[in-house]
Amino acid sequence: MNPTMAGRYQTIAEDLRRLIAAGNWRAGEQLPSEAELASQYRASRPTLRSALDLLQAEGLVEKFHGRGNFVRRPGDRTVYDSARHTSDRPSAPDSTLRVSVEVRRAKASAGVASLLQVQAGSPLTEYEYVSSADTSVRSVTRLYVPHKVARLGRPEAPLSPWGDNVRELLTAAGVHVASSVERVTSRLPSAKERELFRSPAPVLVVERTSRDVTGQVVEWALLLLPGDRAEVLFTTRTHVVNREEAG
Amino acid sequence: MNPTMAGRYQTIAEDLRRLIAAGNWRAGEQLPSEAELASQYRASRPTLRSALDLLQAEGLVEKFHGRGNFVRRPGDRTVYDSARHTSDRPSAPDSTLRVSVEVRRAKASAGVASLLQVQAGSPLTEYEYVSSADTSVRSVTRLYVPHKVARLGRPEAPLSPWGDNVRELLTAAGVHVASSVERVTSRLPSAKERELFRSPAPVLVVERTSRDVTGQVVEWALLLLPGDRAEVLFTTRTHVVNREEAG
DNA sequence: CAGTGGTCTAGACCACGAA
DNA sequence: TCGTGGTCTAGACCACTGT
Repeated sequence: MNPTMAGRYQTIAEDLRRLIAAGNWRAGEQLPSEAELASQYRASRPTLRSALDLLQAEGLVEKFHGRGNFVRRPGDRTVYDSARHTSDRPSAPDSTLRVSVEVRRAKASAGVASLLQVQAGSPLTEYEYVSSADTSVRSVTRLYVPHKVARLGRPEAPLSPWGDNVRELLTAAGVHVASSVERVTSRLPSAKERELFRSPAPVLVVERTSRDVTGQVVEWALLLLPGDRAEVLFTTRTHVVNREEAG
Repeated sequence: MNPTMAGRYQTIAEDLRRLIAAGNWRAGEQLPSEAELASQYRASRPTLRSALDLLQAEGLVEKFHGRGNFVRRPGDRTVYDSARHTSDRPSAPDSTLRVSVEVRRAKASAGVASLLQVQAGSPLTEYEYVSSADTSVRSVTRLYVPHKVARLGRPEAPLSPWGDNVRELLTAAGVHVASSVERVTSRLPSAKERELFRSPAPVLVVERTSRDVTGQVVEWALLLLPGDRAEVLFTTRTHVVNREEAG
């Protein structure tokens, strides 16, 4: 009845959490091997591994096949601040992130076509931004602009991880974004994403659809962020229009 | 090297996914017991359980201790639409959700106090909204309003799961929200939350801080949503101020 | 009570990484 | 090559559910 009633592996996880917090191992340092820890706790290796699974999911421990388990560096969070896209000052680039971009000409697949509200097979430009810090990827942004809207080129450095550069290119091409809808969801990472982010933590997914004043979709972007290393910020300013309602 | 190279449990998971998609079991129907399935796949029970863990995390299967594994009903997503809070029309209540609220007078703990920018121990009103659909909880909203800002009472039905009613009470008390910052993160559920949401899927966390024109925090809210059953929407209208820049 | 999932064991073999 | 984590087995006992 009480969900805090712990199994063996949860007890071990708690103890390891305590030891890590107490500084028994420093950030980046290697833990004893699983066999060693299992023996210390007089538990079987599968049981001990269940405990480590919890710590790994919490972002406390990072596992490397063939090398060992390591205490993770706390590491700052990557922040996706939606307000920056709507303000006129370009986002101050986060200099701790290394950002790369790939540009491809492609034809709209059925899925992307329906999101962009163009016909399947229509030509478009696809951008893929990847940002990294330390040894792990911190964000992946896939961004699509139909040729019907504009034929854009390659963005210039410095690159924002979120595709701000494409916004600038759009503006330069005379295309103005009037509204954006951002949809945020969360799910467990696929095998590829687990490897990319080096973590089994949940993935934050942001889907951004931007339209011009006519309602035409001018950009669709998919952002993938590692949930234990990222956060998403939205700022809403309530429309206060000088009401005469002081009580 | 190829992350799609599958272990035994992943292969089994794929097969079960296929069988479920093909309709071998209907929504809500019970799967064969784990022992039975393990025997069918000539795998050990731990291996088979690893496969079921994947399906459960994906929201395809729901487990009940002592009863069995069941195919989950697809079920609609709960949508938290931030725009509704800033527009003047109150949100159309989602009639499929049952919403309850608890109201407590309390004193600010250290954590809440710093978020509300009041002194620890200050009096405040705490609201806890819980919304449910089917047999599972769909959202938990904890909301705090310092007495320094207003002493509010109990909201009236119909209740919104997101605390819109408290906004209305604030407005009625002459307190106007000028801006809100919403911070979205994701993490694995605690044991309590796993039980509440009946799912090990990630939890979407929304922290909302609302201020009046003077910058004073008038409301702080914490929203917890089951990641496999919820999504968060933000709409941004870009400030277009009649520029003279037509090319 | 019988049947179910939840946990644990003690060992085995494989895949990967570094020397 | 050797030490590491990744996976798997066959069986055991416990906790929960419904009869």
